Amino acid sequence: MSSFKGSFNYTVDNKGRINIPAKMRKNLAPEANNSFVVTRGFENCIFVYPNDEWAKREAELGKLQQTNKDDRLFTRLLLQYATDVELDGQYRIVLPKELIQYANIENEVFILGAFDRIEVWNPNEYKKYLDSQQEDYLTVASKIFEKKD
Amino acid sequence: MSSFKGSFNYTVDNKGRINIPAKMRKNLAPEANNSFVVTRGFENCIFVYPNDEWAKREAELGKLQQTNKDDRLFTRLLLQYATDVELDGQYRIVLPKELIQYANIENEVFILGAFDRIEVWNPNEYKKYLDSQQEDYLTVASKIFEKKD
DNA sequence: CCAGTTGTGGGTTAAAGTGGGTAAAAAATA
DNA sequence: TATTTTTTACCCACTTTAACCCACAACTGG
Repeated sequence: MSSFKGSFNYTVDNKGRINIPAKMRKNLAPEANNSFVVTRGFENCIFVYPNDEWAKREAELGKLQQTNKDDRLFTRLLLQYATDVELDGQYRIVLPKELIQYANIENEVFILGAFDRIEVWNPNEYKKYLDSQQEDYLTVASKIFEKKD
Repeated sequence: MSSFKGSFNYTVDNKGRINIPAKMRKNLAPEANNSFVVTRGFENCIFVYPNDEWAKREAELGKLQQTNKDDRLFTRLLLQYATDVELDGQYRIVLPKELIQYANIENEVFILGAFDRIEVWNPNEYKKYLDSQQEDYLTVASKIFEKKD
């Protein structure tokens, strides 16, 4: 199973390519096969799922009933922004233009390892996001790790 | 098994042809044999099933009770507009005129990968469809991306 | 200090997307 | 049935885009 951590400031070239940090490549499951699915994330960032992790999400879709109106909507919304990408010879992926636009990305990106996915942010958007949250790391951490019996 | 994702804005030429996006062609099962069945979709769009997936739909129809009134109607509606089409040398298919009319398609189409099928929409009709729904991407995505243990 | 890796840039070429012509096939008409 | 008209299949051609390759400086680890 792939699992990512850490954060990196990288560049996007004029072809929309970003390098996948070496430290993250080392955490790629072999089943991912150097392939990813990129899609819209929450809060103006791009989600990058290695293939093995995306397959789990897609399995959920397979359970849906396509004769059901809501299930069709579900399928459409989720898949509309999803795109297959592969590492090139230099371990880069190409970010689709619509997603670059959605995430408001220009020349630089903030790449964040978020457990089963990689997130790609405009560095400023990430700062703004943090600022917009009232709580700081300690407060959040104590909530999450609070003992429940 | 064929499986489609992503969305694309393409053109329809005056012969009613549309290109099947390269990214979707790559997800075509070899059993599909570059052949499709196009038919009326739900919500003013055209459904394009690769042959292997259409076979499954037909199998489902076979299970219906043809002595049941609703089942007969459903069978007829689905089959009435169903047409075999094949990729030409430039990887295009011809959309039947009745379906183009049904989906209200003119010069441009919005092509959507929807798991087991490809959907062809008038771009504006798709926008209208999304607007008419209560749920948005974030709501749906949070359900699918949710951890299940 | 050196060798291999990492991050970045860019050029070339094949593929992708689009448009249209022509001849065979099908349909319509006489 | 013969002839005309329409439709459809199959080429060919052009423009743009993206895949693939090569290159190189900076960095890292032994």
